[in-house]
Amino acid sequence: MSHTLGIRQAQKQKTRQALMDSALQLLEDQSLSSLGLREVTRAVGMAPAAFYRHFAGTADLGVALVEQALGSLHGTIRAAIVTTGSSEERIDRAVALIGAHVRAHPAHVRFIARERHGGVAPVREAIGVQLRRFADEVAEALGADPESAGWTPADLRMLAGVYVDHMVMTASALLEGDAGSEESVLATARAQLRLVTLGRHHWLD
Amino acid sequence: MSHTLGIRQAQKQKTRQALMDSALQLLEDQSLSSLGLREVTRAVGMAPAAFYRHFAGTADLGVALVEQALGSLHGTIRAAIVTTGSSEERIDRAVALIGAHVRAHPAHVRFIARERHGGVAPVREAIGVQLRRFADEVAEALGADPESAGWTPADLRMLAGVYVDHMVMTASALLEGDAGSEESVLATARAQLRLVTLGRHHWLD
DNA sequence: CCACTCAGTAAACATGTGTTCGCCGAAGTT
DNA sequence: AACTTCGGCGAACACATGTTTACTGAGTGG
Repeated sequence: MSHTLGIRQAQKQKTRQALMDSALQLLEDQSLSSLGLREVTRAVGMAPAAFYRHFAGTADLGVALVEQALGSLHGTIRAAIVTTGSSEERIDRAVALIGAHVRAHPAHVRFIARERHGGVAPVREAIGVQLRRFADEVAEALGADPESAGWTPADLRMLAGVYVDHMVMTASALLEGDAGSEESVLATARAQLRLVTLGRHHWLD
Repeated sequence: MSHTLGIRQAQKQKTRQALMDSALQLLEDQSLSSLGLREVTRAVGMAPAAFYRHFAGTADLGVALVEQALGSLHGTIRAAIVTTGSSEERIDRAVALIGAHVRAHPAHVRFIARERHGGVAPVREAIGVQLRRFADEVAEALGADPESAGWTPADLRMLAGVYVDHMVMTASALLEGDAGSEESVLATARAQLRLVTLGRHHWLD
């Protein structure tokens, strides 16, 4: 694998990343549909025309940001759903993981929450694809759990949807509140997961 | 009450409403943070400067739209949570009501979903206030249900949050899918509510 | 009937925008 | 060493933007 790619491609990737970083920062207080291409290049310190060497337009940039924000999360999520420990322990682990991720990458999380239903169709679609992939992976992991014996695939997928939606909701709730309210948001998230776990236990009654 | 307000104030309210209607239509495929004031006046057919006779800026317009989209919904929601009939019947009623509302006012629903985490702070805040009010009202209604005996207020509020979040999620999921997928979205929504209901029954174990 | 209020107008302001063009010079290739 | 590739530049294009200004004329109330 890893060809030590030439100093040319390296530089290109570097400025591409700089564009994405600056864009993400600018997107902290506006939506993608109002993000100007010149605004981004100005923040990076380069000429507007150079933007086109990397992206076809701001929508394209947005799709790349989705990939960066969500693409690397699949492994993390699979790891979070491991079925070891009591329900309580698993809930604690999952919620702690969300909290840590939001604290580590707040701008990414904000971007996803904002553009999930935002005004730029290709970006919305890209986010939808990733979240559906998450749900599929969670559903698969849930299927492996002995607790899920007797569940139909459709019901597993339904449950997975609840988990993924809840994860996104919790993450964006963490962003809205001030720093002090973090623990109470997480406590609520844990209670909600406990509620779902109870429903899960009695689903086949 | 209702002073038959003069033909002057009547006209003013009429063009104000025209501005809001045109804006809502333009917002079907962009976010508020990119909505231009001129764009709106052009759609209505009036001079840009006249906009300021009604709103301080597009953010102000947005807040007014939130009021219009969500303000009239409190009664509907209270009516939807009435505690008559079996759980199954109540779930069917609630989900049908969401479906009907989305079909009747798709632009309003889209606007709320989009700006809930959008780039315009005052609008985000206005939506947050309304949704919190919804949750409070639902929590109060749940408290009146004999089934909620023994629940702490905090837990009731937590449950209400699940219901409100689920309502918003379902509504925006209905918008994303094509017309044919409506029934499957509603079926999933019903199953998820059934899951929550089960958890609710066993909460005090 | 007359003074006054005020929603809507037209024009001008200074800036901002996306996109195209030809050019440069360092990196890569033979 | 000669030749090609290509990321970035600066300038120019034709518009679009928010906001202010002085003005008009219909609605209002004494």
